[in-house]
Amino acid sequence: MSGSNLPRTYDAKGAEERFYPWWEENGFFQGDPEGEGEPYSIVIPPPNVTGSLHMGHALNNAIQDFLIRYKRMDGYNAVWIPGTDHAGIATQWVVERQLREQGLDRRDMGREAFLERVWAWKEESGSVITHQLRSLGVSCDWSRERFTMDEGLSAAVRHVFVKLYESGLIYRGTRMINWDPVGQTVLSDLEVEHEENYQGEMWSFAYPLAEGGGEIVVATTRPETMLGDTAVAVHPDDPRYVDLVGKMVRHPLLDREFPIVADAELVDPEFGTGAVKVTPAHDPNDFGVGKRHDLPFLTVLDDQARVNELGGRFEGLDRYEARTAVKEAMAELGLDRGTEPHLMSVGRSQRSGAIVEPMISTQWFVKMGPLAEPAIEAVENGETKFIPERWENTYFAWMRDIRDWCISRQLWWGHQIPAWYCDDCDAVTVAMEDPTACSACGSASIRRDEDVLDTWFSSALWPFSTLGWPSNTPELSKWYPTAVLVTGFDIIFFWVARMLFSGIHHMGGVPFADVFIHGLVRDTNGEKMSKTKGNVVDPLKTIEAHGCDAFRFTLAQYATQGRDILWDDNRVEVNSRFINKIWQAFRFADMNLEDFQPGNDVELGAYDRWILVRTGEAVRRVREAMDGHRFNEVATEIHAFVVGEFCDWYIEFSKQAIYGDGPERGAAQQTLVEVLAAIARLIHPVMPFLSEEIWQQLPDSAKGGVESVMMAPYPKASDFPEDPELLAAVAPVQESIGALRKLKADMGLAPRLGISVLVDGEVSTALMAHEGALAHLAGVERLEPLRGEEPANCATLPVSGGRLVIPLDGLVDIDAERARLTSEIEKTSKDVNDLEKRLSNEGFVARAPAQVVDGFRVKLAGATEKLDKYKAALKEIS
RNA sequence: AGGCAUGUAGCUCAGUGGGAGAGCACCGUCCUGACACGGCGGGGGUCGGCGGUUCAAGUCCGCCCAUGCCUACCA
Repeated sequence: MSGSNLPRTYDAKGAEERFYPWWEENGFFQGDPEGEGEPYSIVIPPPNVTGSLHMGHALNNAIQDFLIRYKRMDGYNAVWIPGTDHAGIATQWVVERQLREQGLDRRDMGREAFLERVWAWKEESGSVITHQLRSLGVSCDWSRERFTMDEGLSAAVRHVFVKLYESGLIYRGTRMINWDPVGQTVLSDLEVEHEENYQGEMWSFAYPLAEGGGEIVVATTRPETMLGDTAVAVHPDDPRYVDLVGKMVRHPLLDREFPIVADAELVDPEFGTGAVKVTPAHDPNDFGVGKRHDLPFLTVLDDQARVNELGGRFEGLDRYEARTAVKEAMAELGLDRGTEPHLMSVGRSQRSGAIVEPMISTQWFVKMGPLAEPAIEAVENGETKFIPERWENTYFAWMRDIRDWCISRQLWWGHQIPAWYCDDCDAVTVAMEDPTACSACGSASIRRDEDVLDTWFSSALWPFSTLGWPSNTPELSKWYPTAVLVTGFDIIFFWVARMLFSGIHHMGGVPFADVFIHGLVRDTNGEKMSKTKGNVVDPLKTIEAHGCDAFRFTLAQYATQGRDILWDDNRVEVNSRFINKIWQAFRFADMNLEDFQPGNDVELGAYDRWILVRTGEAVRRVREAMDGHRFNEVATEIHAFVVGEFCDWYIEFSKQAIYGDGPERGAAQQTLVEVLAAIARLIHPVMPFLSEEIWQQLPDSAKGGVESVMMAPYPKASDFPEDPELLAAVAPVQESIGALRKLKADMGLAPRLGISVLVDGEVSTALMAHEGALAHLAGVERLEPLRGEEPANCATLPVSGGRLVIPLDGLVDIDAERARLTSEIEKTSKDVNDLEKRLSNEGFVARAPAQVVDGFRVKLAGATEKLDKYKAALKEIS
């Protein structure tokens, strides 16, 4: 009589394969800058073009998809711009490694051939990650996909460089920089990772005084740098060294002499001997000393950190070989004053892992002061808000103490710096179009700067370069500024801060209203996932095994604001069962709809109206959570509503009507369809595929002619009725069913055992009206009002506004009921005592809000009534 | 050294001054016409510690302990 053609278990993979291409081909992801609605735009944090999808991407992009799908359904003019990053160092590194495996070196190939090779690799692997992203179900507008090195974005980069150069915000300067001797490029401060508790050594040695007859002992963690020493510094007030200041020491390994200087800034007289060796060209502090005392800056290491010609007989040694050799040589001279183990911190290249060498070098810099200031103000005055807010402190701390940004890199893959040097007059020409002559002297003998820009230089422009800037496009005027940037805390400095000052400077306003910062995905033990540790969870494998929606729902559950995630893949499997449960609920409706006649003006039953009221409440809670970006709460509310209200109660209630053939059947059908249509839309941002599958199978009447759920309006609480009285009327039914089920469990009775129930008290009338539900859900075979004396051997269940009396003859020993009542009395007494104690507190009654006090009085009344009923029942059977 | 965060059930975590919650795990029970990938019922907590504010503190304040992260030029 009823049936369904739907599969018995939900086919997640089938839905994914059918709907994603359908959505994309029909242009459902595409934004229209000329279209209706308030703008809501997001730009994707562009993944490395040759990278592959990991859990961090999955979390990041799932969150963006939750938001964009929600807003799109809610009537906004929504667009999500995808794209990829050329990832300068990372990509060049990968290709160089490929070359090395073939015995090739990029220097032998030359720049042009090498770049061809990188482009080929980009073409080969560049679509991998964007296709992996599609497996996540993300609704990016792929027709607007961009790449940081495509024509338009390269033009934006060049435009910015020229503009900043002309206004003096980009300059070329000679500074102490971080040098990666393995990658052989300069790095910004951010690309240096500090490793604490590195086990090093503190080596002390003596510099002999040039005049003879004395020495001064200094200590260092880097013996090889003594080859570049050009001073010894002491504190000006240190009595031990007052007489030595101004005297010369002799370099025992090189034919040089240099002075002892007094420097209060560098030297702490309490530390060590109070005398410090000074290497102005290989230490950031000593660099300052060199400037202050006008010392020579002797660079003694080459770009591979090998000792150069200034190192005398140590020339050609690598810095660590030189370290040993210098110590040995000094020991032979009797100048070694001992070595002690020393814990220190070292800076390593983020990419190569090499210990970074401080070097003096001429590089390009962005002058940060004037750019940082308005970017700080914008966050201070709330134009851009961080969520959670505490990240603003991190942002402020860095921005207020910011140093100029070194933007040149000695790489080939990237945006080549548009600067030309003149052989004849040394002038620099920076121009939008490639120049043929020096802008100063007109000489045709000009050479282009070989270096490229830091990858983050182009990323900084992403929120407007992807919208067509510097052209004045419709996209730019509609979608800039973007609504929200979703990213991890690890790139607040690298990227978020730089987008902020870039947007403000070039566009005249912040690039995004909100910055949503999520945590890191770690393994079950809280360890960072890494290939070397072998604890990486592959999101694609998880999706393959359990389905995209289960995976996304799990991400939503985990996405508590600001906390790292300890990923347990098992949860995805658990959630796939929840997905299937929603499917089963839909199947229940579907297999009972063959005679459904939509549009009939059926009168809804109490349970129908009840679930509609409940649905409205759930919609309100889900919306609130979504608006607050509390995705874990979104997941919780969806689960609580679908399982706890719709499945556990409404579907069970509705069976009485559905299995009959009266008009209530039509009303239940109508309600099932309506609620399922709401559920499909409600869950869509998190579970796009299941929701579409349900939507496609629902009767047309429920869909308002909308062909895809992703284009349907997100449910509003106001679509549903409010009815507190109805909720109050159904509550005792649920309470009674619960109490009867528990009684059976406590007494060891079979759950489906038919029982008789006598109802007593003011609630009787209400319960008598729900006889069917009590029969169906609690096995009540006979329900009637208690008249006169209650029979002997009964169990008593207090419920709000009355009690249920269940004759136990032939069911269970009366002792069991006596024990049960005694236990309940004990519990309830404690409850009553606690409440009485609270209410007898005069301060509480006098000072707490009346509403709160009344609330507790009602609870006390209820508990007391319950206690009295238990006591009376016990007395009755004793 | 400074800063930020975290500490709640066996595990992972919600919790917005008003009687401590969820999922998983655990125990008991039921294959009832959506779902055993399930239903029903249950046990389990000194909310890291000490003090303070308040009628009332997991929640606000202070100190301490533990853990994690970020920033920093300590020879």
